[in-house]
Amino acid sequence: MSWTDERIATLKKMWEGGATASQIADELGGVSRNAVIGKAHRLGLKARPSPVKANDKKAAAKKPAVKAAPKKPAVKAAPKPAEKPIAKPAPKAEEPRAATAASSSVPSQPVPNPTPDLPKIVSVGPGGFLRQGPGDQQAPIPPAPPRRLVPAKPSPEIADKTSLLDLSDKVCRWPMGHPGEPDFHFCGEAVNPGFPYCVEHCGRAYQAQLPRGARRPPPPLPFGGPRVR
DNA sequence: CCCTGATTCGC
DNA sequence: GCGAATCAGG
Repeated sequence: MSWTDERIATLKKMWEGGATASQIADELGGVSRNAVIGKAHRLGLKARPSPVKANDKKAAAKKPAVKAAPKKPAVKAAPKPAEKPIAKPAPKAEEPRAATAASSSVPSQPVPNPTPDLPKIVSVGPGGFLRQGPGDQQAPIPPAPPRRLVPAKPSPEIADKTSLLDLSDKVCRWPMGHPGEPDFHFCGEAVNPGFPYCVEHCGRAYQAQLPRGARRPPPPLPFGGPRVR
């Protein structure tokens, strides 16, 4: 899989939007998390809260980072000394990551987010939809500035809609609305077997070639067209 | 263990 | 330029 302009655009958008490398890799398909990170660096858009880099200690004379690579025939020398045993307390990990929310509470606006500086969660669709048509440079899709930060948990409005995280091989990936909008989601219907869309949207995505002169107006392809995996 | 991003380095 | 292997922190 090569890095096309579209894929790079998707990478940038998601990376800058705070999506993790894994999410991006999964979304793009055909690439690994490492590939995404590597590409991001080559694009010059690194810098994001990294667990490792958060460290600010200045270890003056640090030993050369040697790796005792057991699998690589590297020419490295100076084996790494033995590790020191460390006691690890019971880890407490608990963070809902999937977008499942069936909350029974009324769809009222919960408490306003007191910390609006949370990482925004971006909605980037299949194929990377920065393009509206083959020719025209993305005329920035409608003014969707008045958008609120999407909370970490799905908001009530989209609780029952197919979000980016709900995409699978079995649901229709046809985008509904525009990315960035609070209610942006995906069709979510059962797919037409063998296609990324449901029957209805397959009809929109794939149209028979009509004889010359009898062409219909441009078919409304989704952003960038169907993904090819 | 899992996750994360950063870095290295052979290709 | 690419990305697997590796490192290293949470």
